[in-house]
This record gives sequence, C-alpha cells and structure tokens, in this order.
Amino acid sequence: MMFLFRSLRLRRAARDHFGWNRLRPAQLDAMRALLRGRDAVVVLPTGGGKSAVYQVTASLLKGPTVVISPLLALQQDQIANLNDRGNPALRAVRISSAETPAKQAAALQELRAGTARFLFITPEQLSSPERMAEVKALRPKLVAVDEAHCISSWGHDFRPDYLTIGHLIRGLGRPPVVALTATASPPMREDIIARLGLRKPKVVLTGLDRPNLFLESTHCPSEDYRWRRLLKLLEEATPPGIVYVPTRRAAEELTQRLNDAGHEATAYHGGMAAGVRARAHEAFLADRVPIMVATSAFGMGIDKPNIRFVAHMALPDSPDSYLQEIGRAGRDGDPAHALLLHRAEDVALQRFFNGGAPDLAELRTVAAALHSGPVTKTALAKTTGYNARKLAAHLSLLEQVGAVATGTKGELSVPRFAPLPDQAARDAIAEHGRYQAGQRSRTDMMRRFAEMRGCRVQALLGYFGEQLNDTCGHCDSCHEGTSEVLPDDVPYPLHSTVRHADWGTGMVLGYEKDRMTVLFDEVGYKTLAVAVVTAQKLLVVERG
DNA sequence: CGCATCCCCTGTATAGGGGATGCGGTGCGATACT
Repeated sequence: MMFLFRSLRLRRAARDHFGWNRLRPAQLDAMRALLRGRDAVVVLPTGGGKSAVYQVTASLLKGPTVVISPLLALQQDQIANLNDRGNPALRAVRISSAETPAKQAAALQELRAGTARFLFITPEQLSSPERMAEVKALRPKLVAVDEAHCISSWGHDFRPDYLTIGHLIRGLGRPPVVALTATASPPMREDIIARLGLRKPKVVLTGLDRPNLFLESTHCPSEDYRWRRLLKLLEEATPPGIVYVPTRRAAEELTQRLNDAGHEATAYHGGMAAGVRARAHEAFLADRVPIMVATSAFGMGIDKPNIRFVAHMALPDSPDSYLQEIGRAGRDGDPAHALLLHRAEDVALQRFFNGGAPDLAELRTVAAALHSGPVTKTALAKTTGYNARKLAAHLSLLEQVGAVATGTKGELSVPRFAPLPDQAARDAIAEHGRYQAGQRSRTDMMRRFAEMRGCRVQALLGYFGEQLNDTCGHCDSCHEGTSEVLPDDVPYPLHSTVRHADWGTGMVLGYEKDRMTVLFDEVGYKTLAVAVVTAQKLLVVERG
C-alpha cells in the first residue's frame, strides 16, 4: 500500500514540478528508498536522469536538500536548470568562493526561511567547522553526493576533502544520502558506500552496453602512425568529436598540428585561463567547435547529444575513465565511433600519475602528534609543518589502519586499541601499497582491453561486473571475426567469491574468450586463463 | 616510468654520444596584487 502511495506521490511531483510524465523504474526505485529514509547509490549514464532522483525526492521533503557537487561550473548549470523553472518550491542557492559573504548569508537566510530548497556546496566548504554548523542548523532532510566517483578517484591525493564526506554527512545530522555517478565498477561502488558510511543502500544500476557506439582499438608502433591513424578517423568521421590527449602540452601541440593540416580544432585543458576555457566549452556545446582536443579536464557536465567520435591519443588510466569518456559520444542514439590509439609507452605516464609511496617518517610524526590529545587538523598542520593536502592524505591512511578517529565535529582522537605510532606508520604504508596495487591493476586491465582480440564489450562489461555471453557486434573484434560467443556453463559462477593461494579472496567478474577476470581484495584485478585455473584448481569457491 | 632537453665532453666538426635534469592531470579556496 505504502509502496503504491509513494510511487504515486513521486510521479505526481515529477509531473507537476518538472513536467516529466514518465519516471524510469531505476529512478523510481531509488526515490522510493530515499522517501522511506534509506540511502541509495544511483549509477546512471549522464543524461539518464540522475539529477531527477534527488530533485523529485527533495520536492516532497519538509526541509532543505544539500547537494555536494565537485565543480562550480557544474553547480551553476544545475542551479540555473532548477531556477529557470520559475517554481519557488524548487529554488536553489549556492555557497562557494564565488559568492560574497553577504550573498552567502542571504543564501542561508533563504534556506532557513524555506524560500529556497536546494543548497549546492563543495566538500571544501563543509570542511570548515563554522560552515558545517550553519548547514547543520538548517536540518537538511536529504544529502545528494553528485559525481560520487570523485570520492574514489580524487580523494586519495587530489582533493582530500573528498575522503571526509562521510564524516561531513554525519556532522550534518545524518539524513538519508544518495550517491550519484555515471560509472562505478564494483570496487568503486564499495569504496563509495564505505567512505560515505551508507547503511544498506538501495543500489540501482542500468545497462552499460551502448549498441550505437563502435569500439575500436589500434596499437600504434610509432607516434607518426598514431597521427596518421587519427587523420584517417577525421577523414571518415563527422564532427563534432573529442580527441583526448594525456598532457596539456599535447593538447596545445595537437590542436596546432590539426589546424595546420586543415582540421579545425580547439584545445581544452586545466591550465587555460578560466574565461577562455568556459568559452571553448560553450562553443563546443553550440556546435561551433568541430574537434575538441582535450585533457581529462574536459569531462564532467558535458551533456551533448550529437558527439560523433571520441578518440584517445593515449591509454586512459582505467576502464572506468575510458567508459566515462567514450560514453560522451552518441547520446542521441545515432552511430558514433570510439577509437583508442595506444602505445606501450603510454603506461609510463599513468605510473607517474599514480604517484609514489608516502614518507614513513612523516606518517610516524603525524601518528605521534595525535597522541598529545584530541586536535583539529589546523592544529596538527601547525605542529607537524605539513600542508593541508599532505596531512589529509596521511590522516586518511592512518584512519584506515585504526590509528585515528574523526568525531562528528571533525575533531581527531586516538582510539583505545590503536597501534603505536611506529606500527601505525608501517600499517599505513602497507595500506597505501594495497591502494596503489589496485590502481595499477586498473591500468593493467585497460592495457589488456586495448590489446585483446576478443569482443571488447564482453571485456568491458566484465570489468564492471556485467556478463555478456553473446558477441556485441559493434566492436572491431566482432567485425574482424575474432570475437567468440561464451559458453553458458562457466567453471566458477559469476560474482561468486573465490580464494587463490597467493592473492587471497576475490570476486569472479566475468569471462571473455578463454580467460576470466577476478577482482581480488588485496591485489586488484587479475586476468587468468580458464584452462589453467581449472586444471590446476587455482581457485576455490568460498561463496556462490 | 620514459620522454625531451640541456649541457658537457671529446678534441677541434659545417658533430655526435652520453649523462643529468626536469616534466607530466583532475579544482577547490585563500591570498596578494591592480
């Protein structure tokens, strides 16, 4: 009874407030869970109605919704989208470095008075205790974490406040939480759930296969070959398209080279002046840029239906990034081409980006400093002399090994049975090693995907824990006839937990051709020859 | 990790080899200027 009632209310709200006459089952599932006070994880492609999940739900709640979102430009789009509806019940405000203190105060006042329903904010803002107190006092009824994969991919080094969102949400009084993202492999989903402290969340996923995308991967023996292969694509394909390059310099140089060769191209990367960047983005959306040559900076928030090709001039760091990037092509459902041009040398850059090991002595210093009583991060930065980013990375590792705990106000303390500083530092190094092994294994999987001759979609879906037995029919391997249909009976059931003598426990993610992919807790992804595994009994099923 | 670039060395080059060095992505917010 309640089930039907909630669905009805949600459908009515979607229609009355937003003009949407239909909600997808996945959207409705997540919304119902949130209305019941449950947490949710929503994995839907961009343009698949992720925002609707928190927006429609929020419109039925008796209090404000806090939207934690990583990019100010993205927030701006979503706020405009809500406010342009002219519905006072959907009014959105923002607190960021782009607002003056007076505007920030006015935003809080509107939320308190109930004339605004949505607060858009970054994790960095919420990390300030004063700001946290102000937002907590609003008694938010829902927290939406947009682009939740950033927790996994940015927190560890780039934007450390992403790792603390779980603590921040507890500090807000812990209303229901919805995490939203376009892609998340099984370990990424687990990381999001663990980091946010979600409690038995409703997880909704939609299929990842995109039949109108033609997937192709070519090994390039030289840079010159790579360039010629790109030119061939540009002669065959229809703009607009995106060419991903690994560095800012490559973006500038390739843009110049393409323009010299008569292909109108524009560069886009994080080192460009904000104004120039924004104009390039707008021009691309308005079909005034045929070819965008970009680093990974060009990504989140690009919701353009008619992108006809996405080319990669280097191996991406992981299948997660790759799927996200090619997923920007062909949103209108018309044919689009995803071309990956790779060289063995590309892996070196990913190794570098993966970073080095943290300093043992520094970790020991931080762990020891914590013993002088509960402290704030600011105080700790002062006593140790480490900057905020380094400190946050160290603290996160120490927290994972039980050497520090964070209170609801962000205060740090040493738990009762915490390891001593020296042991804690060693444990933290080991923890970081596991993290890096996982990252490296993702790059290994990407390289395997690039080099394989079997069906690419089978491999890609397998990585994300989806099985496709039939061949996809829309990749280069299928066109060349090197793909194979997979047997229905597999030696180890899909998603079963298995144990390997050296690598410990893992989950069977998928099969492709004569190989299987297993995700191990300790060492990350491994691809194994099925015949060898079964003949030598390398894996034992622990849980079906 | 691997590349591009610079500089030094040899031995006197209108030059080439080899070692050292620096560089490489994603953005928030605060701060210091005009």
